[in-house]
Amino acid sequence: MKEKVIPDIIVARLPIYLLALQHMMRDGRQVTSSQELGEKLGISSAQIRKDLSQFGEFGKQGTGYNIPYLADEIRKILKLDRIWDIVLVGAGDIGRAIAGYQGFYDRGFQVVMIFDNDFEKVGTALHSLVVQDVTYMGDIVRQAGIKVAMIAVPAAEAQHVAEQLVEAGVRAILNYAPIALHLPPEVRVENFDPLIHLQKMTYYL
Amino acid sequence: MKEKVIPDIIVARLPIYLLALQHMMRDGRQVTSSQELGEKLGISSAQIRKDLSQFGEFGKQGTGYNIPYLADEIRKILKLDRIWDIVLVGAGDIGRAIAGYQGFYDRGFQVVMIFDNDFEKVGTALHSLVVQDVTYMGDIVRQAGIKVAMIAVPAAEAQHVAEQLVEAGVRAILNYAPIALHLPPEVRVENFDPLIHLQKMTYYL
DNA sequence: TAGATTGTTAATCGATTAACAATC
DNA sequence: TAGATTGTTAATCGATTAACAATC
Repeated sequence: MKEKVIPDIIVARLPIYLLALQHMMRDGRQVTSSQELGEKLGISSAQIRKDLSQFGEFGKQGTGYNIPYLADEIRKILKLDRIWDIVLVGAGDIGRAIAGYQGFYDRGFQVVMIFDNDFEKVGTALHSLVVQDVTYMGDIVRQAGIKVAMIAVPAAEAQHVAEQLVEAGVRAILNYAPIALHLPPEVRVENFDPLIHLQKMTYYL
Repeated sequence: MKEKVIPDIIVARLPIYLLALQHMMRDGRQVTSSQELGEKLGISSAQIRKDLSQFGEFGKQGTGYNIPYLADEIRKILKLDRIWDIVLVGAGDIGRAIAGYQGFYDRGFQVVMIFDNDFEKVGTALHSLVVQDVTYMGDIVRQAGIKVAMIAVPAAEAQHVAEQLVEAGVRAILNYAPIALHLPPEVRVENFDPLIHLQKMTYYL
């Protein structure tokens, strides 16, 4: 039995749909349509229906989609029907902001450990977590079975840190360092660099 | 005379090329090829050549591309041959991290003012800038002629803040709030939400 | 000259949209 | 029933890749 391969670009839109559905839920809404969702997101209704149809039939003709139900289904598809533990590497400005960010848990994640290589920072508290020595990161991460990491270290150190994480069993990395990581293809990497986004907007100014 | 319209997706790759070229420059490299660049970035050499050819002829057969020259040309294309002033709205954890980030200037930007609506924060210093009252934001931003903004306020306030910025002349917004903004089409918006990226990786775990 | 690599064309591949039968 | 909206097919549109003549 062959699992149908879903294009990356479709998977990448699901979190956006989910976020919009969650906003609607907070507004007390019960049902929506592909058209309404599309207007909110600047995506055609046909595309939304086609994307969702890759994973099943979640709507009802004439009515649309039940919002809490569709949100639940998308969470299941994305494996967000659980809380993923995250290891954060880097306790500088960015690391501190990440550690203090309150929005993870509601959307399926929690930062459970922080590492740094700076002796000044190791042992200090960062928003309820104690910064640990990166020397011992590999064993601790493997032991904890953590699969998701965020890297917030200087560009020069990011590749090395990423390799250690992969070696320790991490399979998804959100990389804040402005550098392209080279990792085995089974490891997912997303680059998260504000400058890249700013730089692509100035073209149009 | 009609300007050729360049697809968004090509413009979006230029900052990535530029970043790789800057890394090569720091390593003292003088020339590269579309193939080498492609390997570093996980992009086909044909695509890199085709992308660049939209804007001119920057390479030399048999040799490749002169790195500092190509970097300069890409900077010109993206209008990064100057420093863009940025207004930052929101002085919470994220705003503080942004204000403290050292990497803007080298890549064409600088945060020149910060606003918040919290009386406790207004008047306090944040990495060499004083937090100003958001009440007066419109006039100050318009006066300064600022075209680029970063929004790091709670989701519920982001739309309102964005509208004020647009009204004040801002034409490019990097939005850290997890919500889709609705703005006139001439305003560029990039959403910058770590959860969206994390959520699209868990599908593959 | 021989080898390397560009810029570009044509072919392929994949994603988006339009349209509509099915049906709630 | 009449109106609305889904899921899906076929058509369109756009992006990527392969290949190669030009040329450094």
